[in-house]
Amino acid sequence: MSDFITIKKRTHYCGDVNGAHIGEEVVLMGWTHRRRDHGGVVFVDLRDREGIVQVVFNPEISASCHEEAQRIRSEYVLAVKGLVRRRPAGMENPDLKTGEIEVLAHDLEILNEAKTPPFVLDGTAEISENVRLKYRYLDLRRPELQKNLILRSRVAAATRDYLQRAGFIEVETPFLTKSTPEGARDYLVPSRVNQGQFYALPQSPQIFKQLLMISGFDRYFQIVKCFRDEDLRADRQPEFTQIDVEMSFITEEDIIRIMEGMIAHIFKTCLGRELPLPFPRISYREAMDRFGKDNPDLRFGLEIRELTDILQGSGFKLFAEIAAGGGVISAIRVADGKGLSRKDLDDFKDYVAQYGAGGLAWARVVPDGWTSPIYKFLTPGEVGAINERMEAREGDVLLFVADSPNVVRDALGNLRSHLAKKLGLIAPGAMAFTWVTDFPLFEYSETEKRFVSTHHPFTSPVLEELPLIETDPGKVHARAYDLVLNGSEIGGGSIRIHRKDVQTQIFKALGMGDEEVSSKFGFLLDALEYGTPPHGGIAFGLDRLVMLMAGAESIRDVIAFPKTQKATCVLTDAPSPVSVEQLMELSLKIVT
RNA sequence: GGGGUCGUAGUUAAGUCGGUUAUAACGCCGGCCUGUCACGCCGGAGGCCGUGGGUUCGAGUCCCAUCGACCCCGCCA
Repeated sequence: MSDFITIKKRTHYCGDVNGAHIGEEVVLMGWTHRRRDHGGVVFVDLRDREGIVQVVFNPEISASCHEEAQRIRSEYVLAVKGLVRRRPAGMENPDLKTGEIEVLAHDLEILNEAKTPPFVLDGTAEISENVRLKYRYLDLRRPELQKNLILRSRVAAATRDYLQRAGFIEVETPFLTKSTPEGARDYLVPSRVNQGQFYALPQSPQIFKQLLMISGFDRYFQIVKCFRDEDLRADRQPEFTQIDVEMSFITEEDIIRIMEGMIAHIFKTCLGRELPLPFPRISYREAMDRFGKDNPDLRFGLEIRELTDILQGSGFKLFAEIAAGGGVISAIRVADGKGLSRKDLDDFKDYVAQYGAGGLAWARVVPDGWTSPIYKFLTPGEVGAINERMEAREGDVLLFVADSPNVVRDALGNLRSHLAKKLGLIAPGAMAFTWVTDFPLFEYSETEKRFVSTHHPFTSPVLEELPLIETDPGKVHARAYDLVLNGSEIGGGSIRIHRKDVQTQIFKALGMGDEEVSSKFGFLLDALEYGTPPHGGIAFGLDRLVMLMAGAESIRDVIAFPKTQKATCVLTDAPSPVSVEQLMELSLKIVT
């Protein structure tokens, strides 16, 4: 139509027009969400990031606009000038934020046409991930994803706001940095200037933030990308974002208090939700015993109880043998488990099998004992003792796993969550936070045949336990803490080692030789000698936090351009081969 | 590295025991329609059944391989 767009500016977002604008002339720009052509009158739902408003093209208002409006198709980009008016009585649409009004168009410019999109953007159909990712720019037009990314932006803003007020200084650290042993596989970047040598993308800015403490910044934070070349999961991407925090002259209590405040501030600002503080705390040991995991989901019960002492001398040979071989027998109780079918119980057996459990025994508690394949092997005393420990009542179902301690924890820990979902035990919208504390400093790695850090090698041990490092490293505790939300680890941190002698001792305990230590971490050990303050910190997974806040099923739904499970980008087709010239410049050769 | 689910029209799905022309809904195209809002009505187009091989008189369907998406184990200080 006219080129009014070049003279007129947009006056409002589509979703922002409301009853207060009745009688005003507005200029709107946006995408055609849907068109309803009644022959005489044409309705267009115009959409932008703030929402949808109905635009009416009536030939009695503008015959030329009405004619032009016939051309409009889905996702055409429009500029519309028109009069905001109250909808005729009975024509209001309560499903729309703008449903009280409509815009009577008297000028229209089609700013751009659009091919028919490969999927409808109204969110009514479940589109396959493949198609969504290939047309990510269209998927991102969907209000649901826009909402997630807007929430993400607000979370980041609330974080900065809180931390700036609390005296934290945002400092950027390098992405092109040094590959270090321990931890995840590094993403490597070849150096052209230094042929045959490589940078690594940071798995976290860990060492840099400690150096900033040595530099005296006292309180540092950064919202920063981290990179780990490991396999993906529904809540794991190879590049992800951390809220990274470090403080000097503090203790665990200071960090926990300030960070609880930050999380509460984020929830208040972004979701309007008050979180009760302080968050509960649970020791690593207790979390493992009661929930089988160091990231326990506290939204439901189904706690694990160990029965080894009752069953070690049992007439049920399998149990007795497992107990004699250092294994354990544990169970969880499903209250009122009548709804669980025989098939369900079989499915649970398959479910725990993936965690290495050889079997799953079950028992239904009935008035005169149990209905159970193992009932005949047990004495009434054993059954009674188990019922008592499990607090079992008639109608309950008990689920037993007997195996090595690790397998039993894994199997029952995961079965808990599986059951809770299946039985609908999780209250919608529940947010169960807990700190997990008193981690072991080391864990023994069967694959590497040595002790590895539970958190990372810079975590301070509990100093009184330091002597145990030589004799019984598995017994030493770390000054570390994780924050868990709904069974997801959303943050973790520790008080760091600020003494060179302690740091050296830890590297040694991890099996690193002097030469390796000095080539990989020499700069850190040097720095520790120049007046390092006691310090500690924490890092939160921003993606996971937003995912949980948004109620998203996948981390991909809170990342604008995520990778597929094979770590590729379907949209850009990355990664991809490079030219021989590029390789030569880097003195690289593809050998496979 | 391993286990599983899936792949049929643009999209989402159905497709029986291997058998004639592969269905439906939405979307798309054309027509009609002045109050719809997942508008309605009439008509129409649209398919390398992921790909390659095999079995068979005959394969969307059975077998093998392969590619891709997703979920999980391992891995992720």
